[in-house]
Parts: sequence; C-alpha cells; structure tokens
Amino acid sequence: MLDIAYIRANTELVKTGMVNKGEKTTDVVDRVLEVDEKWRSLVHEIDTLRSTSNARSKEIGKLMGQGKKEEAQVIMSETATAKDTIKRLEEELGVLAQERTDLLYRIPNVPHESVPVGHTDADNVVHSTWGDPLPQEWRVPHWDLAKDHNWIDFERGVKVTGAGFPFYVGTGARLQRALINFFLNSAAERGYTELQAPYFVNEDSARGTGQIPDKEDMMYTIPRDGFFAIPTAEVPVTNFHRDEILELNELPVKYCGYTPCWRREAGSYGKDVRGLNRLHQFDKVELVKFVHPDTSYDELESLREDAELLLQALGLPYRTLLMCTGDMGFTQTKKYDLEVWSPGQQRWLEVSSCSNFESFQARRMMVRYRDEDGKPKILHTLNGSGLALPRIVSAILETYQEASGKVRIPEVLKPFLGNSDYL
RNA sequence: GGAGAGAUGGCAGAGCGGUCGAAUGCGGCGGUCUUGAAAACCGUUGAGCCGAAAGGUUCCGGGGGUUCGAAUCCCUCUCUCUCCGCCA
Repeated sequence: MLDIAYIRANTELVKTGMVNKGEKTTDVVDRVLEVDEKWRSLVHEIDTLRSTSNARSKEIGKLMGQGKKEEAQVIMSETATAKDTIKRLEEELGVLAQERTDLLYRIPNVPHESVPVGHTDADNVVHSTWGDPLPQEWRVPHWDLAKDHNWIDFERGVKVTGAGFPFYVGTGARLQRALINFFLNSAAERGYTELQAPYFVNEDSARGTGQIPDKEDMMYTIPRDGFFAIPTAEVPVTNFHRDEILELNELPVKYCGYTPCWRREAGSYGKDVRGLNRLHQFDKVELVKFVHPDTSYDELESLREDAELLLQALGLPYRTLLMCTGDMGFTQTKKYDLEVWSPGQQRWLEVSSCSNFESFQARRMMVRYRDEDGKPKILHTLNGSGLALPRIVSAILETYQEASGKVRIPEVLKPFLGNSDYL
C-alpha cells in the first residue's frame, strides 16, 4: 500500500498512475483522503479526551495514596462521562480506520516515470533480445518429445491428483533437479543467500505480500489449519523479515529460494495450458532483495541481469520486455519480463518477471531499515524469478532437440547430469 | 493426541491494580582513560499514530471484559516450551 501522506501530497500523480494502469475510476483516492481527514480529526479529539482523563486518574491515584478519599471521589464522578464518550468515539474511529485501510489497499502502486504508458501487452517495449529465435523445422513441441522419451507423465499426474500436476520421470526428473541446482548455485555466486522456506504460509504472510485481500483465489488453501499453499517463494521469503528493522550496513539483503509453487489458475483453458505451459504445481527459484530506497532501480537492473545470465548460460534465445503501465500489475512500479523462445511452439514463453515494489510491500509488512539518523524507515523490496522451471524445460527440450529426436544437454548442465552429451 | 508451564524492550530477566514505557544485566551508540586496544568508569539507547513544533496518545502475544485507573484481575483465542505417546 501507498503512504497516505504521499497520496495527500501527490494526489494527481497517484490518480494518473491509476488511470495508466487501467483502473476505470480514481474515486477511491478522493474517498481515502476524505476518510483520512475525518480519521485524523477524530484521532486528535480522542487523544485530547484521553489526555485529560489520564491526568485525572493520576490525580486520583495521588489522592488515594494520601488517604484523601473524599477529594478523590469528586474527581471520579467527573471522569465517569468522559469514559463513555471516549468509548463511543473509539468505536467510530475503528470504523473509520477500517475503511481507511480498506481504501488504501485498493490503490495501486504508482508506475515509475521510466515505464512506458500503455494499455495492453502490445504496448510493452522490447528492452533487448539475446540469440535468434530458432525456426520450427523438425522441432516438435516438448509434450510430444517428453512423451516419446517418457520424461514427463501427464496422464498419471491426472490420475493421482488432477490436470496440471505432472510426474517427471527418470531423466525428466533429473533434468529438473539439475536446473534447480544450477539456478541456486548461480544465485549463490551472485551474492544471494539460499533459504529453504516453508511451503505453507499463514494469513498474515499472505496479506503481507498482497495475496490477501483480492487474490486469495489464486491460492490453494488448507482451511483446517488456516494455511495457504504458496503460489511463489516470494511469499515466505519476503515475509522472512516482516515486522523487522534491518541495519543500514547489511543492505542490500539478497535471498534465493527454491520451492514448488501452487496456483489454482482458475479460468485458464485452451492452447496456453498444453504440456508444461501452465501448471497447478511447478518449480521455481526465486530471487528477493531488500534494499535501500535510493538504490532500488539500480538493484532492479542487476536483478534482471542475474536472471538473464541464467538464460544466456543455458544458451536459450530470449527477449526482455519492459512492461507498460497497463500490463504491469497492482503492486509494481516497474517490471521486466523475460521470455524464452519455444521453437517447438514458435512462441515466446514468460520465464521470469523482475519487479520493483518500492515501499509498497514493505510498508504493509513493516520491513524497515535504520537510517543514518537512527530512525526506522521503510525499505524497498524487489523480486524476480531465477527462473521458473517448466517453461525452461520446454525450451531446452525444444531448442536442443536434434532431427533424430535426441536432445543435447546444455554445457552448464552437464556437470549435474553425469557429464553426458545427451539426455 | 494427553498432562503441565509460559508469552514483558535487540537478547536475558524483574514487575504490590495508581509517578510503569516499564527495574536490573547483556548488547548497541557516545565519551573519559590509553601510543592503540581491552578493562574500568560516565552518559545514552524501544516502536506506532496525531502534530509545523511544543506536546499528546497508543503498544508488555491477539481479542474482549472489570475499574476513575490494568503489564498486574477475569474471559477467550493463538503460539512457544517441558514431559508422555506416536513418528521421518
């Protein structure tokens, strides 16, 4: 959520940002300012009332201590009504406070000035490309190839759990494990501390990163225990420092973590869901940074680079998109998507998205750092995939397949796969 | 799953219903001393909110209650620890 003081001081900027992100109206901004105004004046009123009644209680305490019961009685009778008034006003305040935060939660983060204004994915800007997209030629989609080699078993996944929960079999499973190791090792070399995170989180954590309210439908739930299956490691890893104050000299704090991710993906059908393109359970290595506000845009560039280097090392042609305002999402100020080329399907597949949230998540989670003046300040958070596995598996199978149907192993993965040349 | 104990500041750990935002110790920061460091000594050191500031206010696991007044009493929830059982 945004800082209400920021909204007050930059109302038009916030509204413009909303419009550019594709919100139909900006009424919520006016309403939050209105409610905030009322809230603040009521806070003031209540604080004043409490101040006098606190003073009186102390007075009573003093008199009682001196044994002056009668004098104490007089003041007691005076305070009786103030108590009721305060209680009534506090109830009012509670309603206002709730409304205020509800409204604040509905205001999206403001796009950075460097982000192109646009409405759809057509307005995204190609930031860079690496390698040449391979032509189709003999290359078949990964689902056919994987089936021929018995590397992925979609049918048994359906039997055991349901659609979108495949088995990886034999070499297929090994390839997954190799990729996870390669990604984690690379992240470690780039200064990320590895975290092995819980796969379930509680409600506070889900709220911290913004899955609740609004996006709880994307998550699988464990209602009996009040848990959510994580849709991405971003949730547990970013919440790692919830309600904490980090020291200035430890910034930037960088974590990587491998986890499975579960997403209900309600309402997704059609060709997009063939094979590994869209799953309910998939594996991902996530990169998360906690940084000083002054550096977050530099950190975004280096985060993007961290992710890009993985694709380059794997030798997979890809392109990097700078997402336009309309295609960016509620919580981000700036976002890059990395799309790998799938020669078997002749299309780009998103394998990473690297985002700056500025203080949007950190404010909600109260993650702060202690500034030079000794005061706690909200820091900035960023995250990006490094990388999502299934579409990388698709791209490897399709890119490295030979006319015979055999699949070569990318150089960097060989050490993880017995130094063989072929899968 | 059963039984018991507990939840207080960065950590440890006190706290009769009234000057308790909270003793004390450790840690942190500043200083004295020292060629430098250590030790010793002195001082300082929680966070949120309102406010231009002065100041005010809230917070002792969460929520509710009793009271003029709650860290302290009552109810409730959650979590942690110990023992037993079960178990990778």
